[in-house]
Amino acid sequence: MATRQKTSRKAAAAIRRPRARAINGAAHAGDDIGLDALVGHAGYAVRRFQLWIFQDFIKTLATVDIRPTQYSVMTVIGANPGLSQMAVAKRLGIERARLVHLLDSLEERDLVSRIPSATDRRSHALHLTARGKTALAQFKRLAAEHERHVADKIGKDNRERLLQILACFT
Amino acid sequence: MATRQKTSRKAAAAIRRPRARAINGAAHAGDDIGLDALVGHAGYAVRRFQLWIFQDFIKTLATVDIRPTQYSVMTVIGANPGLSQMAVAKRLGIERARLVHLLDSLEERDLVSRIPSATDRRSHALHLTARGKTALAQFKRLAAEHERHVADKIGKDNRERLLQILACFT
DNA sequence: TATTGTTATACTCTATAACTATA
DNA sequence: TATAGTTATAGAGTATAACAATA
Repeated sequence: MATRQKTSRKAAAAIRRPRARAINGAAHAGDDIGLDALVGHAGYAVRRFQLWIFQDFIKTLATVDIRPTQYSVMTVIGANPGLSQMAVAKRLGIERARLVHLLDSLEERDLVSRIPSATDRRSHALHLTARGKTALAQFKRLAAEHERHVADKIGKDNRERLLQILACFT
Repeated sequence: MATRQKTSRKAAAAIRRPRARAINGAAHAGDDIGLDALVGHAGYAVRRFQLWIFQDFIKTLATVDIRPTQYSVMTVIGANPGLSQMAVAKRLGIERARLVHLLDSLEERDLVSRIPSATDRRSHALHLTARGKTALAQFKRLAAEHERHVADKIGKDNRERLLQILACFT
């Protein structure tokens, strides 16, 4: 029902005007809803694309329970062992406060380990565990499978073009 | 400091091994951090791009205090007056539960109004208020300015290509 | 029974601020 | 004083489930 408890000024006004049908506009069957100015906005298209791509990534890696951000953190640590949390956070554009929780969960799963830095006692050197290295290899195979889904969806050549266009943001 | 209250199994193990420096790996000055497999992932590039584009949108429309989702909702209602909440939610890929709060805030600002549908007493017909129509015109001008920032960032032609490639997601 | 709008909950993510132990 | 890691909080956003009124 359309009942609203904290009835706003506008809704109240509308209730007092039940013969509003005349200005209600067309009924819109379902497919004829135009996007108007949104069609020309890169941000709108990118948002819709990212929703699709993240959902496919999560689904494709559901068996190993790894999400895009966790994958990116493990990949960067794997390729650059010994990085500090600040370095990883800056490189990936993640808040350092958020990285704390991400690493907590990866460490609980014995995929990543924080090793006290011998040169700076404030910081941790991040490493994949032995188990983490093996797991990451599997994650990469699944991520490559996801990437093939992307190519199937937008076309192989378009995927290449997209990567080139957006290379300046990596 | 690297103190952790709920010291995990791994962290505890690391503390017992303070001579870990030998396996700490290179020090990584700051720019030489490789992304490894992430370079080939469309999802990673898209995520970084969307962060940039949303931040620019929010900044460019900060004076009018309108965020991307609010803009998309107003634009669709403006182009299709009388739509139900379900229709807007479906068209934009927003959860209908979330749209409730989005409309609450837009209605409180007298930009949108919920009018009881005369044909289906469960649903609301959504309309821009007079104030909303005027405001949306201004929002569109600012959004176009934001879109020029995008073109400046990735190139005019690349922006066109991007819109073509992602047209299937709108 | 199914749908619309609503409320509520939980979890992810972004953005801050503040605290501590170090540098 | 500045920095690294941590904790906490607030708000956006996603994903659900449940409920009342209505179809």
